[in-house]
Amino acid sequence: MAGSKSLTASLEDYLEAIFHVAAEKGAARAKDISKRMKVNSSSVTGALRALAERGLVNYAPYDLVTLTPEGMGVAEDVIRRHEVLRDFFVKVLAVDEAEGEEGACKMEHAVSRNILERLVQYIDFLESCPRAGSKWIQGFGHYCNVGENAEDCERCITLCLDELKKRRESAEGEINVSLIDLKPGQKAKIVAIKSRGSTNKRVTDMGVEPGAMIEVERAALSGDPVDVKVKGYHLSLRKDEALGIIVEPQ
Amino acid sequence: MAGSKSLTASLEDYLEAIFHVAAEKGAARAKDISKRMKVNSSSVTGALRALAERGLVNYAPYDLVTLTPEGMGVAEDVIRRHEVLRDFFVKVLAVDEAEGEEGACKMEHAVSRNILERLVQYIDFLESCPRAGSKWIQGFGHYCNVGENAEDCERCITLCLDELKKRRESAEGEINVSLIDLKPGQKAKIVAIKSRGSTNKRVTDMGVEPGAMIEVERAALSGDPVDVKVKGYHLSLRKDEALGIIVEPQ
DNA sequence: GAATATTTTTGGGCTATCCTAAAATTTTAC
DNA sequence: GTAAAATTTTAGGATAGCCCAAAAATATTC
Repeated sequence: MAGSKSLTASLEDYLEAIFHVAAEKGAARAKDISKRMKVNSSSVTGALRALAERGLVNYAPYDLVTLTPEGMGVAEDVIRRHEVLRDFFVKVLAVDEAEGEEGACKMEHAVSRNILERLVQYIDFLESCPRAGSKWIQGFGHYCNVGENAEDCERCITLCLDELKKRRESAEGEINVSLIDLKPGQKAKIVAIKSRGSTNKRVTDMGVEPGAMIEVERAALSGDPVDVKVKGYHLSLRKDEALGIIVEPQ
Repeated sequence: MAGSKSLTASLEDYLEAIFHVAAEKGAARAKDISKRMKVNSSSVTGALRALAERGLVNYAPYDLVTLTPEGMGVAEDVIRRHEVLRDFFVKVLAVDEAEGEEGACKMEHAVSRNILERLVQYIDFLESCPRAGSKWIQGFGHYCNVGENAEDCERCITLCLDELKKRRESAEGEINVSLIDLKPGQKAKIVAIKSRGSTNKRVTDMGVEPGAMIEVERAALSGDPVDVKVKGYHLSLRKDEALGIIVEPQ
């Protein structure tokens, strides 16, 4: 079988590099890959052969490299692991960008499915639980540098309570909106999905379901497509799909 | 140089195994190591030679294996990485023991110094910040399984505020005590270290300093020695050292 | 103390990764 | 349209890690 052998860490790195090079330059040449990965180009040839054997890349000598649909799937999976780890390091552990990136590179090959899913859930929980929230996360950054809690604990918790009340009040006023009304960078909690049949299935298959956090990354002026991130996955939604997703902005 | 070459992941595993086998059985034979690691004993021979070359184990053919002081240091470092990761997975991410153990095994070789320190700080912060605390952490476990926050958010925060008040009141009553008064399993925040000169230095060198969280693991009836965990390190303190460490029980 | 059992080492093989250097091919420049 | 430059591939060598089978060393048993 073509795809039966499991991937080594280095082959995953190659796949990731091919994805990124192809995304940037349109097509991947061996030289770009070797430059990006800082290896000799003969190593790239060897890796490409191994990936082609597994059915993950289209490769012919002296030709450009592309990912097969299977290879694209695996690459996306590796990249998701990378991004989830990096987000966790940077957003939660308050590690700086470069360090987070580097750490994610090394750990993406070692993290298990279950732990990754838990990390995603943890980040979502942190962002949606009023007792934590972004203010509290920032507090950890301060704690790291100074070794003491940022401000008076009582005041901190009181503020937290106030914010909850505010949130409650606006919730009573039914401010649930469609995903299409969010601006890039905004986060929200999915409340319901109002769409029929196949669209509904397509959307929920990708992890978009009530309770999950969703973040808008980019949106065309026309509102089609909308790029979002849910559970660490990047998705591109059509306007009609986005319209049916009812959210509660955070 | 003996110790100049860096260690591969598998050599770290061998070092870890040697440490544990030696701790359990008093001495490490090649067979015990191969059994524990589920590898062929000829692989063990090869690994032992590599470790001896780096000055990390005392090894002579057909003889028992012991760690050199250097090797002991490296083994303890690897084990700390393992334990910090496992604690994080189990305590914070609410992953079950087995999964946490397995995940730590794989990731201990990939985690960087800085990220590890941040994880330690994060766990400490979680345990010492009133806005988080153990109740809140349990809340995440519930969120994972049910997808919804455990209880009414307002009530949760109010309880949190109450607990803080209680903590404040008892703090006014000056309940700071010596480390020696804690029972095994208890956690506390270090408030001050009252000891002179060399003892003070020995203790602070090991990471025991005001602001850090400390946990008592075991204590002899006589109170000497006291085994504690600080910043992911296991330490054994003499009675006079423990006496001088003033803590605030959590 | 000799025969047997166990443990450890040696020797040979396999895979994966990387490198350098040389050959093959494609691209570019005139 | 061909020669030079750049790129890619092949070939050969190195290291690391793992395995197995068989030999060597050590322990155990009678």
